[in-house]
Amino acid sequence: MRFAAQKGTRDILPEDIYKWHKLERLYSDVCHRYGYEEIRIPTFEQTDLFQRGVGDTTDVVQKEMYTFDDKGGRSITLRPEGTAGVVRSFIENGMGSLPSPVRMFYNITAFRYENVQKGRLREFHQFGLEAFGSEGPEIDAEIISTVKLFFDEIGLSKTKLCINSIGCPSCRSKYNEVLKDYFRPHIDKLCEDCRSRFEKNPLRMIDCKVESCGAIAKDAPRLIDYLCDECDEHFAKLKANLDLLGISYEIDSGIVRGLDYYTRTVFEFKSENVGTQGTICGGGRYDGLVEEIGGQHVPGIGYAMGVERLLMECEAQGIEFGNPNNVLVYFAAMSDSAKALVSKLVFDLRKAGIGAEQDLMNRSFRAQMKYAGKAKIPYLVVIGDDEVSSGQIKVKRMEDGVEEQIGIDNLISYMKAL
RNA sequence: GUGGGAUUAGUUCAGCUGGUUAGAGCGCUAGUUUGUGGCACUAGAAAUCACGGGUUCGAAUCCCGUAUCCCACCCCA
Repeated sequence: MRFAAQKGTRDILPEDIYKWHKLERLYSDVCHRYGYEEIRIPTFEQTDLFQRGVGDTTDVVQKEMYTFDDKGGRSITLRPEGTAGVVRSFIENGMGSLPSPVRMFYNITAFRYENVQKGRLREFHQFGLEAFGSEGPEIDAEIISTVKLFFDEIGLSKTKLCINSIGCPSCRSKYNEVLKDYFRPHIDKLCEDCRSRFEKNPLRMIDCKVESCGAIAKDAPRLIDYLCDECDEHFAKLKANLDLLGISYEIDSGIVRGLDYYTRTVFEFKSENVGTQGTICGGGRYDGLVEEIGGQHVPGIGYAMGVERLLMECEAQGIEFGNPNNVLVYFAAMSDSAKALVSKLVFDLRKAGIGAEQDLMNRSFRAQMKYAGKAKIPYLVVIGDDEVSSGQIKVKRMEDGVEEQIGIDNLISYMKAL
């Protein structure tokens, strides 16, 4: 094998594509019902956008970006996520003057230079959406409900919604001091990463996976207990709205999110079937992001879900996608004159919107039959010299062998009615 | 960046402690006397045994390196 797909990339093969089509259709349908319209953004942006948007201190920016200089010497990065690009587009296209909230969904590939494992690729797909201009918390609950509805319509159950609030910059800076006070006596027992987090991003010490750090972090004060009055009320209303919609959730004060732009509401939909990558969908509110990227102060909220992970979850739960058979009828030809008629009939049917196939391999009659059977084409028509001269053909339903005789002139209307 | 396991036809795998032309199932192609399929039977195509070195009279088999895949740490979708 000379060439192989690059590490962390994969082909989506014809035999699987119907699953993707179904999910894509369903997701855009759900979004449309909520008043979201699709946006398509470029695959790459200038590197600064992600440094500013996603955050300089995040792993995604520090070690996982596909960054290169183009021939004009510009630093370019393949998008590692969708939000930054959508926000850039929102600002660049003056969408702030549109009636609020401005709502957009997307279906993108994203790129992260990571070590590959179950549920984690270097090129992967995300469905997601962003809403600008509303402070919430009603819209927070609403976008969570889009995920819930989408999952329900796929037939997915057993996914767990976890929510948390990480507050606004003011309650967070207060909390950071509280956290530092808590960790300070233990600082020499912390791992190297945590010691640098202590200054740069204390919040991240909480979900450190190093055992010794985790033991210390376990009893750390929780941000959720230090929210300012406004943030506290916002979170309470979010919960009330979720209750109202009948969406069950768990409060998980450990959800911190690894992207810097989040404020207040953060949430994840988790599963146990995606390896240790349990998060199928993650998102939250980012009230400071538009400003950070150079726009006016516009609150925003959004999420992204990993389509590969979603598909894994579907498979684990035994969801049936129902592979549609696009070809309805196969024509087997027994002679050269029959072949000519078959070619014409097949084209006529295709023009009429009906899937039809004929032999393209110069197969014997018997082999043509075999092919039709293996291809599981639901109907069969045999054309020989008799049919050519009489203009009468038999349409056979392969499932039970029942045949019906019709005139060639009625073929299209007959097939359409099946 | 760090560990563990793996890599043999399109695919799933077998190949014992190194020994003559590397096997099987499924799939594919054709045929089983050209008017009815999936089954069955027969035949065929298809593998520089991941790549590069080394040990040996001899390597798919042992050793080293590289790549890739799977799993995990980290982090995330």
